[in-house]
Amino acid sequence: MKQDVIDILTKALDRLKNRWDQQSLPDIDGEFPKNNSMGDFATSIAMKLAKLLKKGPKIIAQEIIETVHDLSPGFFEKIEVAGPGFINFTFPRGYFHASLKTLLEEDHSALMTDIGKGRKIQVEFVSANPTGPLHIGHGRGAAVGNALCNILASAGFSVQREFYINDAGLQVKLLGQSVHARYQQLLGNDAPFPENGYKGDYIELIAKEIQKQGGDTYRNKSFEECGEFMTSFSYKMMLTNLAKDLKDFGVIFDKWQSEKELHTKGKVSEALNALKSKDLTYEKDGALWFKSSEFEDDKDRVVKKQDGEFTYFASDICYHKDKLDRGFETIIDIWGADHHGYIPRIRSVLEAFDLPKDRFKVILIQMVSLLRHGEPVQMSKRAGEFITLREVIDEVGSDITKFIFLTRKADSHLDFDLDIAKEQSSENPVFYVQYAFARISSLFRQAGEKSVDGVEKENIQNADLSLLGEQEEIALIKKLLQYPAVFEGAALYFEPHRITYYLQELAGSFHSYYYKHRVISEDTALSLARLSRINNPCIVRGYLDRRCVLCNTGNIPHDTAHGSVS
RNA sequence: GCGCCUGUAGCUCAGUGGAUUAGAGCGCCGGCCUCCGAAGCCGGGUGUCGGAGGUUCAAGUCCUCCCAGGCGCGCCA
Repeated sequence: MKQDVIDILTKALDRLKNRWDQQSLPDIDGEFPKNNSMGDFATSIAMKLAKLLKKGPKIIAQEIIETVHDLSPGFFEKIEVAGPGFINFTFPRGYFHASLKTLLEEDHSALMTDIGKGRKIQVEFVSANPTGPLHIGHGRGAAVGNALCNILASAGFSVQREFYINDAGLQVKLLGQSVHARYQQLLGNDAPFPENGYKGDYIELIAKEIQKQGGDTYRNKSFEECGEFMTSFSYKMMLTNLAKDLKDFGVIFDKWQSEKELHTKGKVSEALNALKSKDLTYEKDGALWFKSSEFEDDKDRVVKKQDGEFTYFASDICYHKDKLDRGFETIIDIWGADHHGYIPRIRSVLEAFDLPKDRFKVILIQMVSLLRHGEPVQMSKRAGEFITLREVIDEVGSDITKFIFLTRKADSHLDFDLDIAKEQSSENPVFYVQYAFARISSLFRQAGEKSVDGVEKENIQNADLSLLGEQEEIALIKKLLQYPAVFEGAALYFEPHRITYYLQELAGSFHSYYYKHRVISEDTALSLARLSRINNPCIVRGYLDRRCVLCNTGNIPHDTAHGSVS
């Protein structure tokens, strides 16, 4: 619908461009007015042009309207100039019927523009340290990242979903030390537990797994002697569980990139050398610095410490350079909002390696407040007292959890009430949408049972759509036709929540219609038409997209086939 | 001290990249089941869009300052 208007307007403006003696014109904007008196689609292009052409917007609007009439006579029922210079377009009924037919035959993709055009885009998300179970914040990141990837893939991008494994730093070493201590304690040795070590029950489970697989092989061995094994075994087992939790959540990654591997393959020093050859590093105080302040950062950053060790930032320089080397044209990082201070640094790295500014985007995931009975659930950091993603999935289900995560913009706070999520009450937006689907399924079931003549698929497809003329029917069709534009917006601005909002609106249009008009009646032709309308891919698609936005297929990590904690 | 995010109806939040009369859910009040699922529908809103300036023909949206809340600011990871 939006695209049809824009196509016609583009042609009209092309013609007018010469008359106006202009090289280029501003982009055509537009919206679906809420008020029916403002037509089905409105643009403010005439007002944008007013300044450029130094003419009144209403006069320009009139010129545009005349040209549109010339080029596509009869396409619109009505085109009006309104307010300060809006152009309001109204379609004839037949347009909706014809578009609906296209939708029925070809699915909504036929009406969408291919904005990705196969370009490679990488989305890195979750990337939780493999030192503990996923918490609810990770879950939100997973839901947003996953949904975004599905949207981008549908929009024509070649998408890669990636999980970055922080397996090289002190955190995993600390995990190894914690497990080592527990292991020794299981064998009755008096092993001191590391300060700030990980204290969750899962540490003991890992230790027991080591004991089960290796007996007391490491009895009396100090961490210096067997630390590498302890650490590696531990984080790999953690990773296996992360992957399993994510998979059960419906989130599967294409690639699991190990930080450690970047080091062992020498890619980190390689990346720093690349910066050096661009004269973007220098030595000071015995350390090596990256001139990040020449880009977005407010000061330079150390990449190699006095003691000769690389900083974590050095890994990230390497990692992001690697993303570019792998041919991604656009890079999206999804981080917890508490990492926002890190953005200028990474932005600097990518600019240093010549990625245009608008090709890098960080999506920040705000905190999730977990509620029960409207009261905050205490999230103590002490082991065993925080609620894991696994627990939430088990309690309320993964689809509902994901939907709720997607009902807000990523960077705004989210209250997640466990009771509302699972009580299936009207407070729960998930069920509003699902209820529409339940009613639709029921309609088809009953149409079959009551043997509505010709309820078979082919007859539904051939139904006479022109019988659909009720106000609510047209409203529902209009809503369906808005889908491509909504989807495009979600893809263009990386905002999956637009889809869940749309689905709620779509369900609303359906409920409203359903209440007022019977779908299955004595009038077979009308019944068929009505059934076919709601058989529309977009409506069923509404439900499917709830899933599509939520699920995907991909690869499980190859190097994590170890024991399982749960 | 510096930086980022947030501030819209009683509550939780949208707001299509500046535009026609600022929207939805929940809660509250009142209606709607002899027929397709009442998990629903219909009606009921006097909101300093945190405040003050500014840019613009036009600002919830852009700029500056201020206020409040959250989070960051290491040769930690």
